[in-house]
Amino acid sequence: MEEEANMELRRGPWTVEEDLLLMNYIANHGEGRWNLLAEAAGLKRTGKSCRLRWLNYLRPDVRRGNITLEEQLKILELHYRWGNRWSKIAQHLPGRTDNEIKNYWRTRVQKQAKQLQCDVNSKLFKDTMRYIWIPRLMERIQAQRGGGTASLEALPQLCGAADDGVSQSYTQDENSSTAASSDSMGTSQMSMVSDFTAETSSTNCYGMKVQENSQIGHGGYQECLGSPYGYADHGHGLGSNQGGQLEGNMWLGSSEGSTVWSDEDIWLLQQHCLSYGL
DNA sequence: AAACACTTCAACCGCCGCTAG
DNA sequence: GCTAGCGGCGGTTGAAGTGTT
Repeated sequence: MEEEANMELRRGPWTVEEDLLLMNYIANHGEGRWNLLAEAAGLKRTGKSCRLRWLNYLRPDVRRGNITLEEQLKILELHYRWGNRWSKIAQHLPGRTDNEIKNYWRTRVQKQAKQLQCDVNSKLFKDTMRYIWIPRLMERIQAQRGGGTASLEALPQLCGAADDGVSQSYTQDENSSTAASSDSMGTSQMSMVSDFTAETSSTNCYGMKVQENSQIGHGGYQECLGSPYGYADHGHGLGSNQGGQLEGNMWLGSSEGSTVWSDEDIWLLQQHCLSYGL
């Protein structure tokens, strides 16, 4: 009997009709009670599937498009503090879903760790993020804004927060009643980041109002995803590396041939790797 | 133009914690 | 106190899209 019911359940990609059914139902009755909702809306989907579709895709305030530099910075910082607690991290990135952040981390950040041949949770990688990636991101953000000094001035604080404050702020956060209220260390220190992100409103694929990134200084963020410099390195960067350690590393070079890492940067990273015996 | 490799991300799965009965 | 049902979460998968040879 149960099997029979499962046989009827649809799986896989959602159709436009299903999306409309779900949106209309939620517009009229609200969310929650997902199993009942699925049935009442006439959807041959599990409640879980409906919830996921709504939260990750159809929700009006879901923000689509590329992760901005500011968001990347925030993700790095929050992941440093909380680890793979995607939903918690997502709470600090309005309009972004845990799924999206998780995907970003897996496809972009973990890839970098792999190329450095270190574990994404290792000290090496965390230090690399902290001392190299995050500062570079901040420089890029500053550059995008066309100068200004606020972010760079705040850098030591940010790095400090990613270190000494970790356990303390985490504990405070855990004990607070809501995630949003946690941020004696969190959003207060990160506010300089979130302040940069302007938002405009638009409509989603079905004409519902949604939020949309308004890239500061725009400039086609597509090309800079996943890298503090935003260049896809096709074998340039640090040059050939038999070990494959840094070859093709998106952080390290430009597809246009101009290496954005200074010799000093490269030396620092190499020394860092050497100190870990890599 | 075609085949292959790689990347992205929507969706599913399984586990866990909470809660109502 | 026990249990079933549900929602939420993190991990994983695979189809589709994109890039490269």
